[in-house]
Amino acid sequence: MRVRFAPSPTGYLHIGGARTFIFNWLYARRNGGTVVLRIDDTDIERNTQVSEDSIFEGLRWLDLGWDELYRQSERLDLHTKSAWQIFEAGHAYRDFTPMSTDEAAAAGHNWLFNAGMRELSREESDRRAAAGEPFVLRFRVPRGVGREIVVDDLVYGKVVKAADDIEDFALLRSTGVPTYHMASCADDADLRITHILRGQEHLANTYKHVLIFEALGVPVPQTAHLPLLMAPDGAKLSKRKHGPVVSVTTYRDAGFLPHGFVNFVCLLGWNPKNDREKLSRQELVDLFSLDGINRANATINFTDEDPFDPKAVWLNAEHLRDLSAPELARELLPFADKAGFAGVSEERLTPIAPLIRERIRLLSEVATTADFFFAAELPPYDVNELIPQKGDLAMAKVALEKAKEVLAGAEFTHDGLDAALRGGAEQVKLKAGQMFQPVRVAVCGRKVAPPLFETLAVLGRDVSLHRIQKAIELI
RNA sequence: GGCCCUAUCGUCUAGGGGUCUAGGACGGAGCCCUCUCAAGGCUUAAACACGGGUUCGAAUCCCGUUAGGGCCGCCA
Repeated sequence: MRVRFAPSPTGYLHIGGARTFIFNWLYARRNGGTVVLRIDDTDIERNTQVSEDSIFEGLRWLDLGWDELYRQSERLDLHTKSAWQIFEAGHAYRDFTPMSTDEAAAAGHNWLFNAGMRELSREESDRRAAAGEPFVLRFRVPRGVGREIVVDDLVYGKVVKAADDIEDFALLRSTGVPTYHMASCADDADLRITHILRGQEHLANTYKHVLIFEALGVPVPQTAHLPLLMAPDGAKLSKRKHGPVVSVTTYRDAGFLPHGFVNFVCLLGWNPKNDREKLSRQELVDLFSLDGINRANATINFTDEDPFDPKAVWLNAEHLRDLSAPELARELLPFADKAGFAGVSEERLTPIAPLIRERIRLLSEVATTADFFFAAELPPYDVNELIPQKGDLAMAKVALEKAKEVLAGAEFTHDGLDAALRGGAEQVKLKAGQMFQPVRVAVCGRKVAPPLFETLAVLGRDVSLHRIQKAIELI
């Protein structure tokens, strides 16, 4: 089995493309097949190196890999040769109709009104071509013979289209450059692609491809068309309409784990039939089957305020929690760096990772959850934050003075800190919580923070005492 | 406009004639746990687009309507 993913470098890799690639990869891995990555760069007008780079960037981030790589622009000879082979076999003809500048005319089925071109004798066709008259090579779709083209799609089942409803599509442009249909089919045949998994927008093109494969005398690959990804506004997800929210690099930069993203995207239009949603890569491979692919389009649930589907974020958080402290620290490092934390390193992040692991959903949230671990001095906070439940500033002061005292001699471990602070609270007749809260705010600079004892242990005695002293001075 | 595809909670979905007073997940609401916040546990609101058939029986099969989507380029 050989599958292929064939992006055209006309923009960054977007979610839909990523999903197509992931499904291809999964299908191949599940069935011991080969993944071919083919850059469909035949549209010289629109291709850019920047686009190609960003597609590779997105693909590499997914961290799935591929087995073979091809670039269509390097295979033009094959495509051209195949087109002329079809011509020689009588399945294509030269159309000398000048290119229309009128778009409406172009959309109005020019070919129907140029039956004459279809019927041009080979002699006249050759003569006009030899005279240098520009032409486009068109496929001669069988007409008036009741031909029906049947596609047995692995997802949509048997679909049929009358050949009479298919226009005479182009194989070669007037520049001699092969079109997408020609290049794609010639390559699929040459690369011995056995299964084509692609977006449903190509379902209607498949009939043309069947015609090309037949004219080429090669076996028709099996197809599996995937339901499309839609935006909440009801339109097909697109770079142009929906902007960077559809780019996989947006997910990467926001702090998604590659696998968190992969897992989410897999659930769009496919289900493992076992009520489980959080799946490891291996589980995905083991469970993947075309039977689980849905036929209806799937809508990604994002808004202007929140560009990410809540389920994607949740799944990412789930996978985040499976990471060990060192693993999470490694993932966190670039985001901590970007947040401008002073003196960050994997080593310093490692003890912090378990403290924020259950409190972040995206890696980027390290910026707002772990900042106080790296601040030389806490940013200013409202002194009233120090006030404990059912207490006042005076109580806060009592608590902090006591904390300072017991912490000076405490063992900086979870149990040591626990005993010291609870004991201290008892001595000054405070509830444990009334002791904890002022200390928490004193060392973290805010009320919402990771568990106190672990936090103090990471911060260490010197920093903890220093911050508590600062808080006392504030009162 | 022509051809084609699709239609279950807000979103992703299970379901393939009786087990459906329609299941799960996210998100929402509530409760529990608890040193704050999370995480976790429990509970809860929320859907078969509509109309006709077929059948003893339809979310499930058929037809139509409606809605959405795709294709109809010398784009891919």
